[in-house]
Amino acid sequence: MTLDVIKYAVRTMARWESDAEGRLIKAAISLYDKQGFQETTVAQIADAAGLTKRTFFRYFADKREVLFSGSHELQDRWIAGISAAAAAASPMEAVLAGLDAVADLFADRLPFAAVRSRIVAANPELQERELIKLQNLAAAIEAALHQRGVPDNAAALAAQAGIAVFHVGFGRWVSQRDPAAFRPLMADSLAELKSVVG
Amino acid sequence: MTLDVIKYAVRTMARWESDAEGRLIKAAISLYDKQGFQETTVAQIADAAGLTKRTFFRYFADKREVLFSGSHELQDRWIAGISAAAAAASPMEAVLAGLDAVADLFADRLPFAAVRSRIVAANPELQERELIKLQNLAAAIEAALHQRGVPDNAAALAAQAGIAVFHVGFGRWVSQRDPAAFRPLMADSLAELKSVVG
DNA sequence: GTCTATAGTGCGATAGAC
DNA sequence: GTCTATCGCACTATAGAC
Repeated sequence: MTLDVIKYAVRTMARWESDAEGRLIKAAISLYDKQGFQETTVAQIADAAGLTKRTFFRYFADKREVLFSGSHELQDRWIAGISAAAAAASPMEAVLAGLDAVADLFADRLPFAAVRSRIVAANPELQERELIKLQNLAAAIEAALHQRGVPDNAAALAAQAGIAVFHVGFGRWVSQRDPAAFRPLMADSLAELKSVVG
Repeated sequence: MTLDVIKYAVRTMARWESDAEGRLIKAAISLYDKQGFQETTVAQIADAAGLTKRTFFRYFADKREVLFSGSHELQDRWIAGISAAAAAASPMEAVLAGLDAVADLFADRLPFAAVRSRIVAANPELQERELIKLQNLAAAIEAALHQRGVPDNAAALAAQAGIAVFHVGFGRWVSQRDPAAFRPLMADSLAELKSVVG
C-alpha cells in the first residue's frame, strides 16, 4: 500500500510537481512572513507554488487554514497518548500522557514554529483560528476522557487544564532557542498551574 | 458638559428613535436566531432596526461583533474585582474575586444569554470570536495580576485557570433554568478544577 | 453611495495514468 | 473508457477606498 503511494508519487513527478500541499504551505508561510498575512493574496501563494488559486482552495478551506495543517496530527497523537495511558491513571495523568506524546512532534520544528507564531501573533484573524483549534483539541480530549469513564465536569476541566498548560508552555517554547526545552517547559507550566490552584 | 449631552439626547429623540445600538442588537439576535447567522445580511438587521447599513457599521466593526458588545463591561468588572481584592490574596484568590464581581452582571440575563449561546454554538465564526474575547480577557487578567506583583508564569496560569472555570461554568449555566445558579455553578467548576489538578 | 479588489464557490474541461 | 489532480472561467459577497 505504502509502496504504491511512493511509486505513484515518483511516476507523477514528471507531469506534476509532487507534494502540492507542502509547496503551498511553504509558499504561504514565506509570503505571510515577508509581506504580511493580509497583504498576501491567495493568487500570489498559488503562483509561488506553481499552482492556481483553485487548487489552493482544494487543499485549504480558506487563507488561514494553510497555517493549521498540523493540527490534525497533534490531536491524533494527543488522543492516542490518552488512550495508551494506564487504566489506573487519573484524568489529569491521562491528559498529561497525551501532552507527553505530542512532544516528539515538535522536536525538530522549533524554527518553523517560531516563524509561524510570529505570523499568528501579528494577526487577530489567525489568533481566532488558533484558539478554535485549541478548543477543538480540548473537546476531543474531553471525549477521550469520557470514554475512560471520567464524568462530565472532571473531563471538561481536566481538558481545559491540559490545554492551558500546553498553550502557556508552547508560548514559552517558541520564545527561546532550545528545541529540547519542550518537555521541561511543559513541566514548568504544569507545576505553576498546580501551585496557583492548589 | 453633561447637560449639553442630555439636551442633545432629548432634542434628537424627537428626530431619531433612541438607543440605536440597543435596537440593532435586538434586531440582530432575533434574526440570527430565526433564520441563522450566515443567512442574515447586515442590510436586514439595519432595516429591522429602522436604520441603515452604514449606521450598523458605525456601531459594530462587523456582523459578529454585535453579539459581543457586553464583553467590555465583563472585562472591566472582572479587572475591578481583582484590583479590589485584598493585597494579601493569592493570585488565584484575586482572579476568583474578579469572577465573583461579574456574577451580578448576568443575574437578570439568563434568557438572553441562552439564546445568544445557541446562536454562537451553531456558528464556527462566532465561536472563534467568542474565544478571542475570552483570550483578551485572560490577557487583561494576567496584566492585572502583574500589577499586583505576581510573576509571569503564575499570572499566566492563574488567568488561564480562571477563564477555564468561567468558560465551563458559563456553559453549564446557560444549559439550565435557574438564573441564580451562576455562583454555585462557578464554585462547582472551580472545585472540579482543584480536584483534577490537585 | 459607487467602484474596485479579493475571498471563496460551482462546474465543467483538460492532462495524464491505468 | 475511467480515475484523479489540476486548471479555467464565471459567479457572488463583501471590505475598503474614493
